[in-house]
Amino acid sequence: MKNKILGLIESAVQAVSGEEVAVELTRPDAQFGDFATNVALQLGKKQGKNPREVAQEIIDTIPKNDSIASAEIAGPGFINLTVTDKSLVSSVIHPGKFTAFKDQTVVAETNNPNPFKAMHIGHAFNAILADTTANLLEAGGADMHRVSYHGDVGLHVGKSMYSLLKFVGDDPKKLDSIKPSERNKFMSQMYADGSNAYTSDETAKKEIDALTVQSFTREDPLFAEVYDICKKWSFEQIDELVDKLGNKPTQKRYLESDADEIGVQTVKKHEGSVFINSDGALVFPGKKYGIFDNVFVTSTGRGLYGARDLGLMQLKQQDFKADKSYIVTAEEQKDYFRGVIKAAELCLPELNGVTQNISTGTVKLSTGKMSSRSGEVLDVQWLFDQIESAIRSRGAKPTAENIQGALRYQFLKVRVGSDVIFDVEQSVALEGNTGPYVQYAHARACSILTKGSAPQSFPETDLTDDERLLLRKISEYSEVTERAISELMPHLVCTYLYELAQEFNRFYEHNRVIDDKRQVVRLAIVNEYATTLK
RNA sequence: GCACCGGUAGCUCAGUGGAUUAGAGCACUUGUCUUCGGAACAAGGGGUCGUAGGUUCGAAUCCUACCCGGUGUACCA
Repeated sequence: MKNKILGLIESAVQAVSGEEVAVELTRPDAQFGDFATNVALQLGKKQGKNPREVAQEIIDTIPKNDSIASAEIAGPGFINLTVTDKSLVSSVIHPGKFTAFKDQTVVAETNNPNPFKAMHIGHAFNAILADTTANLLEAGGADMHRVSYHGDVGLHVGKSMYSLLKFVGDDPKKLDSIKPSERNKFMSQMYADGSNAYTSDETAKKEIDALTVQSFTREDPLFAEVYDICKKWSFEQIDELVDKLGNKPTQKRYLESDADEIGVQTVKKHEGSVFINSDGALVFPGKKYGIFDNVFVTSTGRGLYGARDLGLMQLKQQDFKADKSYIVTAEEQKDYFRGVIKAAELCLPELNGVTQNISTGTVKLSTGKMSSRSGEVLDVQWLFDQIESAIRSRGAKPTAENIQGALRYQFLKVRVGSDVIFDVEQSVALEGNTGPYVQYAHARACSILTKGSAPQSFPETDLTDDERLLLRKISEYSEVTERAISELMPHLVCTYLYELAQEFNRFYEHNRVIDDKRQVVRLAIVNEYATTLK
């Protein structure tokens, strides 16, 4: 509908002014109409005319049609437009398709918790945002590929393995005493202990450094056995928890150990051209590009995460030949990724413009920042427990749908990049701007629809004010979603759905559907509402 | 030091050039309802949009400076 109205206004503007002016239609308060434009103000300024007179000329020039019911001048020269009921209804039952990513192959990492550590709330936030971004891309027509990437080598593995080897002594069977449900917590504790030892104990530090090297080579049989068991545990946990978050499955799992070699080779190949040698280390001189210098390969020849991310980009490109590749990370890594992406584009010109880094804010507790090093993390299991008990305390039964609805909405309703302040009490509250409120508003509508079935086609009729308000809100779906897709901003959808649910609840409160003389029309409206919300 | 992100109601956040009252939710106050699932609806109090200048017919929104908070700044991830 918006495009149709836009077309009408644009042709009128061109006829009046003889020039191409970009017309913008906004959604004013319902009392002012369905659309508004300030084009007469812009034109008036440009041509030195009175904006209100320009507005009147534009209105007079709009061709007769069955879409616009009225056009009025307001304030200094705004034009408020009200569409006909017929046009409104038609726009609701024939929403447009989204094409922002049509014919594009897109790959996204939709989860990336590391094995040998606990999966915490930050990982959950990241995974949910990445998965939802992938949903938007898919809705925009992309050929979507979801993958994951995990750090199975490096210092954090050395730290965990230090504690794990102490725990098992020389008998890996001791690990059997840890129950599956305790493993996430256990691994978290092992990592925290190793991490503390690393900073407080010189001898431990040396051992951990040696174990870090082992994470790449795995030549000691005992190390390899414990490593394999715990890595398997970790991925079982990760897969289970990611599924529980409501993420769609990934089709390929990448590991840092896979990406390391190809990355290191690429760096070495471009020594002198892209990377510089500094005391034996291979450094990307990011400062030249306004970022910061960063070591990709150590003076001992070991690949660091920069080299591995470079290798990963190549692996993904071999597998998918994607037009775009999305990586969602915490904002701390924003500048780091600017550097890696720049380095990748210099080494591999075919990657130009492919890799996109979306940075998230931080999940914070009202009590302070979480730190995985000191062990003060809220692991994901704890979070599920909190939400489940909150749902039970309402006398309801926790289900995958209501748990995911509550959790995902909480993380997605803020603008991408904003921090999420995780207040335990508020996060599990089920009123107000929350997932459960929206789900409830859907359930109510569905309940009505079981009591009377919606007509095949929308009846021709004039609408009451309340009916019109609800339909007007439903009609915003296309333009809101289109924007959410092109800007990859899920919160726009959340905000809209909340407003839509509010509008429905207002309607519900004041208008009967079943056994009302307007039952047929109202069932049609409720049906469109439920479909849109879902 | 430099770079990036942020500062909007008591709290958590939308709004990033447009108006006639700057919006929600939570919390607080007061109502509605013997309900098509009350996890509802309605009304009210509460804001010099960090500060000071500037641009503009028009600024929370753009520019400049400053203040406050967060993050990053080479062999950790």
